[in-house]
Amino acid sequence: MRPTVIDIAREAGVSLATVDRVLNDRPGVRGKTVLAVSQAIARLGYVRDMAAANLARQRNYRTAFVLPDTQSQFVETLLTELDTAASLATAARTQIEVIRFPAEDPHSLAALLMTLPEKGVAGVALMAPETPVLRDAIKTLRQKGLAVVALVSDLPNTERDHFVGIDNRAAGRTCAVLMGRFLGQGPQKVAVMAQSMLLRDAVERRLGFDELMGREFPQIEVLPTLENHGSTDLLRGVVTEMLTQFPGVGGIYLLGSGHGALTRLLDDLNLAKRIVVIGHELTPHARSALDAGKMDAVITQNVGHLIRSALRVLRAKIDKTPIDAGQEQLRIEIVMRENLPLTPQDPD
Amino acid sequence: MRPTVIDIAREAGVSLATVDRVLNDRPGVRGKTVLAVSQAIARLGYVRDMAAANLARQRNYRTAFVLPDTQSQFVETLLTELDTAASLATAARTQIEVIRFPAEDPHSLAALLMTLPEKGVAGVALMAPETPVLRDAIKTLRQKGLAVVALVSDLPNTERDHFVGIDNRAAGRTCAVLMGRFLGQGPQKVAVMAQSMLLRDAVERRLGFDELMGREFPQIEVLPTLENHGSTDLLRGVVTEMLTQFPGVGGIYLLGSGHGALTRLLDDLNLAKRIVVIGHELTPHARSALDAGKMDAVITQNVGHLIRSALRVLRAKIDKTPIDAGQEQLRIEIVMRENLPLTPQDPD
DNA sequence: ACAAAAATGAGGTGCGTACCTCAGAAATGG
DNA sequence: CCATTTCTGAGGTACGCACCTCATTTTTGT
Repeated sequence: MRPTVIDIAREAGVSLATVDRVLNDRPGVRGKTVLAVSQAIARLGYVRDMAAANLARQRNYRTAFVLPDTQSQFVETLLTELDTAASLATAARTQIEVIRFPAEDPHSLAALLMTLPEKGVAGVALMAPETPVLRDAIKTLRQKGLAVVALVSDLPNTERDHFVGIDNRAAGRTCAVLMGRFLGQGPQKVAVMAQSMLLRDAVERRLGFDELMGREFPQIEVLPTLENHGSTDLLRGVVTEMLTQFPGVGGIYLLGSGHGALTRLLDDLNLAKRIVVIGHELTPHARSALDAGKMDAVITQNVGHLIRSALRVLRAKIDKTPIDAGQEQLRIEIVMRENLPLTPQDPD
Repeated sequence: MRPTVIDIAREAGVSLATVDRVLNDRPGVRGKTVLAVSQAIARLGYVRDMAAANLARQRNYRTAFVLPDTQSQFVETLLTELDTAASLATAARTQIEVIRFPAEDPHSLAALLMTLPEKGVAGVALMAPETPVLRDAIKTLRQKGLAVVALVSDLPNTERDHFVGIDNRAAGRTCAVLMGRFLGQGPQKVAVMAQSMLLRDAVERRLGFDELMGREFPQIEVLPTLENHGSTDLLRGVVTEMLTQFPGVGGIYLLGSGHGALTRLLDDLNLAKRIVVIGHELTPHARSALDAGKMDAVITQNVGHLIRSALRVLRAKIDKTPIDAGQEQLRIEIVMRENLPLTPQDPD
């Protein structure tokens, strides 16, 4: 049998109330007594039963996931996963609220965040670019006792508790190796495309990509980043222009979204098979492009794990419980057609 | 507030006892009444609080992880992860017992399994080759109400509840694409090495590898499998022989363990950089080989996730609760030097 | 219509913990 | 050494659910 608080009390020679005071750092216990209890805990190897504790605490973890209102397949995937997570989380007395904010408006984001404490939210997962107002908002939230984790894109200069996401610089390096090895020995040109270089994750990926390309594949020339600002027309324009200027381009590296539009264009130009295309995030478009051989590899993070990790971290921070670093480490996943994960279907 | 059993009773116009009977399928309730309760549950969106339920049930999930007593780094990794999982599992009232069995003796394995029910074990995770005695043993365990999951290597023709591991055939295909693309256009030879072809996972990997090689890279010739039976000397012998017979060999595919011995040999022969080496399982040896550029890629499964998944599945089966297929789907991970996961260290 | 059987209700106890109150004991300061 | 402050103990209630018993009602079959 696992020891309970009662065993601790007996072992330490104190009453239940005192054990309780020590366990929950309530005031009014002498240092000497605290020590006695701690030793009893250590001796018996007592581990607090969090299930029972939370039951008694009547705690319902109210969390908010704050995302930009961008129309991208990646955000859509996040939403889907959040949805399924929400229904499962109910059984673990966790509520998930999804909130969108105008992507270009840091002030309204900050204002929105400030309404969360009074709504009883205990933890926030946030995917947003770092701005001064946001920094202040996060500071205030933390002071009010909320747990704050950065999602997907880190907010390193803020007081966020944790970052849940992959190391984007390493992800960029990974793309570079694949690109380099897929292209072979000869001199080659590689184009890079992004939605916008304002997002930290895109910048970091590009840095990692360039770093490794320069070091390991000096014969490959990396062209400047083409930005498409989320517009299909703009994308077709800049890519077409690039292809006329550098008709021999051997590879395209896609920093952010745009898989669908790009592969469609390359298909129209009959270039899909010749050009090596590597991108990020396993969206439905990316899946079908991989499957059809129009993309060669996708570097991604498991969005389901991402969400679950964020939830676990939030709960841990709210509980002031240590987190299992190994479990929370998200892998940089390489997906090709051959290891494309099946759309999960219940095997039962 | 979340609805509780009391709300259901009120809504359905029955007593608490009846709700309880329905929820836990206890006998003695008319179909009509069951329906009324079910409808009330649906109407209020009731979700049973599993934490409270398990608390009341006094359930301590006693599980056993049964592994061969092989001295391999992969099994070592499993043991390490089991160890950390065990300490965390305590807080979730789950006990993990690790049991080793003589790798070559299916009868003693079966005998060992038969002792589990009387020890109060409720769920078993099993990594073992499929044999007739094992099939019978699993059948008996299931009849006695134990949950049984196959770990790493599936036991498809047994009555196991679930398989926790990757699709090894797809993993073999993935290795083949990488090998093919890394080797480039020209005609090449690839050697394949395994500890033994008696293990199902090795066989399936080889099948997947050959399948894709034949289809996509017909110019590459795949040599017959070299078996080393876990002996470093034997390995050095067969590899040296193979290299004298086919000095131009461009790649080596390692189906199972032996990373350390193989890379050391290639290093001695000054071939490590020229020959593309791809293998399975991210063991410490494989890590350092990747890091030193002596291996080019490793296809692996996240052992931590593997264990946690097995635990979740076991708990779900014991609880007779549905499992979240998405969460339990293990990815086939491709690891190169650039996305080598850091040894996890606590970021706090 | 009546006995037997089946279904339901009422109520209790316990799981391990949190949190509260109040009385009494121990330590402290002057 | 006494008054005051600080600790400690004893006990209760609650959380949401499982599981048990026994009395009572309703439904069967005949």
